[in-house]
Amino acid sequence: MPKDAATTRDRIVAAASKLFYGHGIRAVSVDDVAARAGLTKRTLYYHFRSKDDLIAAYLAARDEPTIVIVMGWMDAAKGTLADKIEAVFAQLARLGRHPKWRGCGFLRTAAELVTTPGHPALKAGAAHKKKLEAEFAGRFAQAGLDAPAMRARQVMLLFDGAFSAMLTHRDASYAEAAGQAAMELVRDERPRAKRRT
Amino acid sequence: MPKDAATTRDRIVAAASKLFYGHGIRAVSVDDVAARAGLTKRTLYYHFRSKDDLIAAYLAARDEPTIVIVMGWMDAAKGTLADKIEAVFAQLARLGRHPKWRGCGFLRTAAELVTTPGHPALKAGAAHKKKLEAEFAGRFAQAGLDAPAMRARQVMLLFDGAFSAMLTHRDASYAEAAGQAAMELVRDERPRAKRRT
DNA sequence: CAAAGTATACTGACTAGTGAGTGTACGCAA
DNA sequence: TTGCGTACACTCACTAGTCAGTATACTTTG
Repeated sequence: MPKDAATTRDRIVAAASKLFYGHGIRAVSVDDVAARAGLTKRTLYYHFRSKDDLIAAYLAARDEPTIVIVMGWMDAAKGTLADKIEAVFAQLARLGRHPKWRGCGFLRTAAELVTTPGHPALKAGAAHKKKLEAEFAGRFAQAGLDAPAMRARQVMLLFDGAFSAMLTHRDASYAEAAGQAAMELVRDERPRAKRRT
Repeated sequence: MPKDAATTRDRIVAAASKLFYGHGIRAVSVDDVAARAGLTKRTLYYHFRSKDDLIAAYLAARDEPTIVIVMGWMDAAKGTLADKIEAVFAQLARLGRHPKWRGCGFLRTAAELVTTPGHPALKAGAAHKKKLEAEFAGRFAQAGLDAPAMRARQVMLLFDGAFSAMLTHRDASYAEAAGQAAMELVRDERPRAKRRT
């Protein structure tokens, strides 16, 4: 493997990431990506078979880092499980206030590509969300929360709902409202809750 | 006003609705819409100034009917407030299982058009979600629920989260999970809840 | 009441530009 | 001297929007 191959490929993915996330998949042309990466389209096509491949690579590159960030928020927060969950949503709100924030790249890509069911980028997006849910579930179980899998799913629903609402209203306080709801669901002292992990 | 003007315009909007919802805004050309409406592109441009106008008309036409449907689900359901909310999410799940279901048109349009901040379609989408939230809040208040506005917002977050998760995973059971969470938030017997409507 | 004028609703053919993807040639390292 | 990585120049399909003109129906006027 030539030493610069990975570098060039990575430079292309980085350029694609910036542009796809910032402007949307369909709004960005392969020429745009190549130009931003500082090379010609032909070179890009040497490293990627098609635009679809590039889209998949864009999401694949986002998967792990995103999970590390979100779980980092949670693990860094002090206090009870509810406090930690509130912190996650508070951080999400902080992100949402950044001028360059454009929602969740996975969700937006899913919205753009609904009509191409088998698309690898869609699979990558679904896998990513499942992984995040599993990370929550693991931590909930460890904390001894009742029905950790169910709670993790509900928190994920609020998480994605917060993304959608922040994007729709351009108002980060929705993430905080979602955080309050998530805290209550995770508090584990509600009358209906049954024991058993 | 000539008697057929409204009919043709409506036919165009109906065609746009089918195509924009089914395939996405950018994936559908003005020619596609015209062809499906059974007229030429030039005629379409006689009725709409631009594609952006057409997109806005598509969402405007979806606003009221959608609200009527969702609130119809709620009002038709028997039982407590929690039962009614559960019914809403159950109906959403039912919708999500339909093969032609492609998520929430408002959310998907918002995702596609993030980069054009002033777009009328985005305003229409935000207004629609706010209206739906207000309808929930009104019913929650009438039922005597604590903090109805906050609960309505949380239910909306779960609603949008359900849309996103169903789209991502192509699994309608996420709506049911969201419904369970919404029920708990609306049950009004949790220890932390303070009185006052 | 008939002729002329005017607004409405529509069309086929076009422009100017952009899209993804390719054929081929050139430089350079092993 | 082979083959990897890169570039220029190209194809062909498609896209939003426009030009110039037509058919029909309603309104005005002599």
